[in-house]
Amino acid sequence: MMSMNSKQPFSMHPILHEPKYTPLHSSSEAIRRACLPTPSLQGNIFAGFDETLLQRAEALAAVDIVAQKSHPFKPDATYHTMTTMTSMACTPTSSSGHLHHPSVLTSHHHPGHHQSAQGLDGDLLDHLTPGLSLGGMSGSDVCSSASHQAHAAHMSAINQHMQHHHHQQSMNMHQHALSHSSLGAGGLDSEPDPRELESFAERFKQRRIKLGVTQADVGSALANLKIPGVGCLSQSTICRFESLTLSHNNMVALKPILEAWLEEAERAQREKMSKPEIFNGGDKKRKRTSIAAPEKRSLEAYFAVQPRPSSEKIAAIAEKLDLKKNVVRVWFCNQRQKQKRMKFSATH
DNA sequence: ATGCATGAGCA
DNA sequence: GCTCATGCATA
Repeated sequence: MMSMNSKQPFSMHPILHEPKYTPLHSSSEAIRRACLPTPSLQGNIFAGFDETLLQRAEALAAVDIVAQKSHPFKPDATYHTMTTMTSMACTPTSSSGHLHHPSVLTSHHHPGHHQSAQGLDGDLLDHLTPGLSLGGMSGSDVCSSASHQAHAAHMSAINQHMQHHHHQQSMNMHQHALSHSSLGAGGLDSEPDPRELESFAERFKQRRIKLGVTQADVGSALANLKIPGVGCLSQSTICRFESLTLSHNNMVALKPILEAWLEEAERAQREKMSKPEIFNGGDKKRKRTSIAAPEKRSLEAYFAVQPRPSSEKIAAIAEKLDLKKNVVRVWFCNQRQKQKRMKFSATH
């Protein structure tokens, strides 16, 4: 078939769940999978009783299954939708390389503190059933990254710009009062007020819809703004912005950009002009690993005990769950990231 | 709307 | 190898 996943009118889902974020206390979907606290277990026992813990974690996970609803999971399906990549056309509107922009990259990172030295030899690796999980490649993942490198440049610019701002936000990043008063709320990011971000996100969404523009449209249209260091963004990001499921820093960084777009879009509409953000992506497909529910529960159980497993432990877990190590590693990374998402961690 | 993935920069 | 921003693919 013709691949037409390039850009589709993502309207709003009519009857799906609408994650209504409450002004100062969101607890809809972010919390639902924000991993269980289990404070007393964290970080010590794991050092010695690896296997025991792993098993216990799994046991916990297993018990958890009963209490849950049945999930139509698929058995470790890693579908590789490799298709003929006729054209590349990576990121929309990126006719050239106008996205790159060194900008202000004052690197200022955080200390990557590691956990206790977990000595996981190979006990729990005795015998497991090697599934498939890979079709012909091994070692690294099978994803094609043809297009990623293209946009990697511009995103890193923004990325680093934000990273140097706050370093090491350990779950409770900011603590500033809401008593703002003087802020350059115009083109400069200077006031990381979560309250303001929240209202803006909502306003943005509303006005965007009013303009009859989809999230995807916004994303691709951003490049037309010709803002230095700013290319286009994906529907995902726009969506996450609107739903506040981005890190605080990310929200702060994106706000002025989207604000600029909004003004421009509304201005354009006034003069009955339509932005020709036409583009077309080719058909480069990336496979998306699908971790089955049982495995996912195990992972969550592990995560509750040790959010930052060592490489060896990751390998062990991967073996046990019959997943690729990289998949497991990424899963943990993503899990940690989720914990830090605005809706959940930001102390509104 | 969200799950899994990439990649830059840093430690 | 981690964090972080961000994207493709998919439910």
